[in-house]
Amino acid sequence: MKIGELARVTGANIETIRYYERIGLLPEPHRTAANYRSYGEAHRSRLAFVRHSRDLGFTIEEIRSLLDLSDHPERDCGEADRIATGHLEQVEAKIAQLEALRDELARIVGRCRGGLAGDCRVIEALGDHHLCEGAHA
Amino acid sequence: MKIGELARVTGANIETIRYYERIGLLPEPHRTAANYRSYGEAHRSRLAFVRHSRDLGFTIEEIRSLLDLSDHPERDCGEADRIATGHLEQVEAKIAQLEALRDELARIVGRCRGGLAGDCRVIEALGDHHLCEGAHA
DNA sequence: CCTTGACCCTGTAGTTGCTACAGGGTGCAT
DNA sequence: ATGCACCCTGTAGCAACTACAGGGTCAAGG
Repeated sequence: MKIGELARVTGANIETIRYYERIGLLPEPHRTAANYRSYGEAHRSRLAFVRHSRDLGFTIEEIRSLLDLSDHPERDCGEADRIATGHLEQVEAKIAQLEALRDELARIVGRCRGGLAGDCRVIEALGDHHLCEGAHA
Repeated sequence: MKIGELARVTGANIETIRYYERIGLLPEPHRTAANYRSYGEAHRSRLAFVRHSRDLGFTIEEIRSLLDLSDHPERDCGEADRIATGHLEQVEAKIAQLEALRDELARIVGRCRGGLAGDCRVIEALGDHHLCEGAHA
């Protein structure tokens, strides 16, 4: 498989694949005589692992650790669970933060009754801090 | 007010204040004889507006438009409302995406029963795409 | 008078996770 | 031989900061 095909089957961008290789997330593949990268099934599945993890919001460093575990099946699984659980907590925190933010935004948007910017409640609310207490993360 | 005090009263970072000035979000303040920045109430309230908007997740460009409106009270308020409403929609979309992600993560985390990485359901789930269909944004 | 420490200045480089070129080579079909 | 699609390397850009390095200023204490 050349890089273009790998990109097609995994849904990743060609530039992204080369980027992952550069930062050491994917191993350097063999090269053809013309110096083209040549991938096999192992590369495909590793890249799928990475893409899936990224879709789930894991950072590159977290993925590095997860890949490391996946490369050493004899190690303890606890680390993987810790990473995933920690990430889940972060996602939950982010959701809570965004919900607070949404509520405050909704309150601000609801105030606008059109008219001139000078009388605009939206702009007023953004300037006046006391209208929005308690809504910060 | 020198920059340090402005930072204290607004909760912004000193470097961030200089950054906002550099990108034209805050006007250049007067300088003392020693070339120190010297701020007044107008600066304080403009920076508060920016910080509050950032806390609400508006981008710098959105804030630029909002500030522009705030500087021209004779304009129509509709633009401010459009920006805020659009942003609210984005926040809601992001929440929905994170909720889907949280559900999938929770499903993966719940599978780990400890043991060796080789048997780890977490790692397995990250690699096997078909275990997680329908959970992508 | 001198030094110490807190504050300020400019300018540049780093962060995260890519993405987008520029400038060139390869391989196959017409 | 000449398109054209594809590949290569290397560098620069994005958002929104943050973190220095290397220097200047100012008031207080010894």
